[in-house]
Amino acid sequence: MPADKEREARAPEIPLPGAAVRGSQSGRPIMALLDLLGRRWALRTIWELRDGPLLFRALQARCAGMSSSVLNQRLRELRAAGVVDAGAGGYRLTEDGRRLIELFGPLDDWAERWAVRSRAR
Amino acid sequence: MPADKEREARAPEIPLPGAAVRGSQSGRPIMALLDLLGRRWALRTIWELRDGPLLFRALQARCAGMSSSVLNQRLRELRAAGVVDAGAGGYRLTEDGRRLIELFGPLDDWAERWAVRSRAR
DNA sequence: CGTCTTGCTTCGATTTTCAGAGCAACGACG
DNA sequence: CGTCGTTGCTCTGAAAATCGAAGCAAGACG
Repeated sequence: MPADKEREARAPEIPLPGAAVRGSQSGRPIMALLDLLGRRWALRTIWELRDGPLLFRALQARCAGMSSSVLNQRLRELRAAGVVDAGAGGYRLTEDGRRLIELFGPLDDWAERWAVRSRAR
Repeated sequence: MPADKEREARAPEIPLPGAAVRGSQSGRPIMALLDLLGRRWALRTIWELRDGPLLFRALQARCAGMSSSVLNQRLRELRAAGVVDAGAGGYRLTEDGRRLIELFGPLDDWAERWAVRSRAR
């Protein structure tokens, strides 16, 4: 009956706490979070917003090579998750988002030491 | 010259500190780390190893739905990065890996509160 | 009006991931 | 020895995510 096949299969599901996500039916929040953050550019996007709001194209420029379609998709997910929001100055971390990125702060230190250790190997 | 086109393009590059990675030529360690962790199942894999070593198939079972090929690929990357190693008891976090996952500990708390806040929206 | 810049969409091409079958190596058992 | 069962892992075709680049509507500016 469908004259044309539904071509709407576009939107990948947005992982939210309480919902089933990739690899976990449990609905445990951490699983949704790991799914959300484990998508390409997701971590990077948040990371780039840590110092303040950025306009769409500025944010894209920071992540050289990220296509606008994916950036838009990630932003949509992060907004749905309440980690990022859009306002006058562009995109920025929400209160929650800022709390989240703070947890990642030490990551930078770890990475620096990682570099040293890697060189030693 | 190439009689046949090199069909060996299979192995995606493994992000390591000091090397250029997706979206960053800088070689800054944090960029390599974000690339490494921003691949599907990477975070999840580390997460599942936090409580002790797991055999390949056990690890796969924990991440219901992850294909063995991808698991193998992620493990290869994480081993190259020195975050995971393989031994008698299976795969386990290295000293570095344990330090890394510790940074993610608070993530669980954040996710729990995230769930509460989401419900409130 | 013309020209910028903005956020964002669309589309074909490429890369990554999936799902599952399958294989060699090993240990246990009889 | 032969036959299981399990292991880590590879292979393959198909589906999904991502890329890359062009393009569009809306707003600001002159």
